[in-house]
Amino acid sequence: MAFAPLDPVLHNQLRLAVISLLVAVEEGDFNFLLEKTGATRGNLSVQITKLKEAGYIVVTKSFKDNYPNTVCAIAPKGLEAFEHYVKAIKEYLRG
Amino acid sequence: MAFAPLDPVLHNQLRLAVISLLVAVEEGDFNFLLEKTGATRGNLSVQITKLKEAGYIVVTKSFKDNYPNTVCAIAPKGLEAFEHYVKAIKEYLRG
DNA sequence: CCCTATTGTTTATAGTATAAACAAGTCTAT
DNA sequence: ATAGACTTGTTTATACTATAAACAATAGGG
Repeated sequence: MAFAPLDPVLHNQLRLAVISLLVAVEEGDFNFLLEKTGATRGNLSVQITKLKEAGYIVVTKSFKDNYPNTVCAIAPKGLEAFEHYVKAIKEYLRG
Repeated sequence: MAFAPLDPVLHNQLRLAVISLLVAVEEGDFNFLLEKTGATRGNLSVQITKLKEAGYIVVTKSFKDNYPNTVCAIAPKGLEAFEHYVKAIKEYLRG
């Protein structure tokens, strides 16, 4: 096969955007990700859960100014997966 | 929004692989794509149809050595879409 | 002829993506 | 203190998608 398989967890627009952001900033809360990605809250919530279940991010729930606050941080496994994904998809982009 | 939307036609592993190949070689037949992508025939058939319906490739059916032969070629719209996809996803890959 | 191989298509099903509906609590004004 | 609007996120309903198994149609070999 001429193409490496693409990690199905990362081969999704919103999840890839979230990981991309977290790789850059180390950690960001729900509203940060919401604004940067332009997603709906529902979709973002689902995809954060999937990334957490995959062990790609660490999610910490607390309160900030009395409101719930969900902070996401990249996990080592997530960084590794991202780097692998970047390598893999670049094979597809040469054309 | 910090991320450009990704063309849903191309944001699929097999379709992206097919377009990537066709951009490189101009045209290739069903078995060529089958071998290079490692896909099943059923899946390849479906995705070729979708790429054709999107106007991204041109499909020419004929016979070769008495067997049916399906040749796929990149269409201008497909090349354009591919180039746009490459630009768009690169935003996601910086991290 | 019958059996296997070739080349593809159709279809059944499981999985995925997404937004709408919901939930739980907070603030503000009266 | 209560109504009503806002904040933050979750659950769920549904439409969409991806994939392989089943199917079809013809060709070649013994």
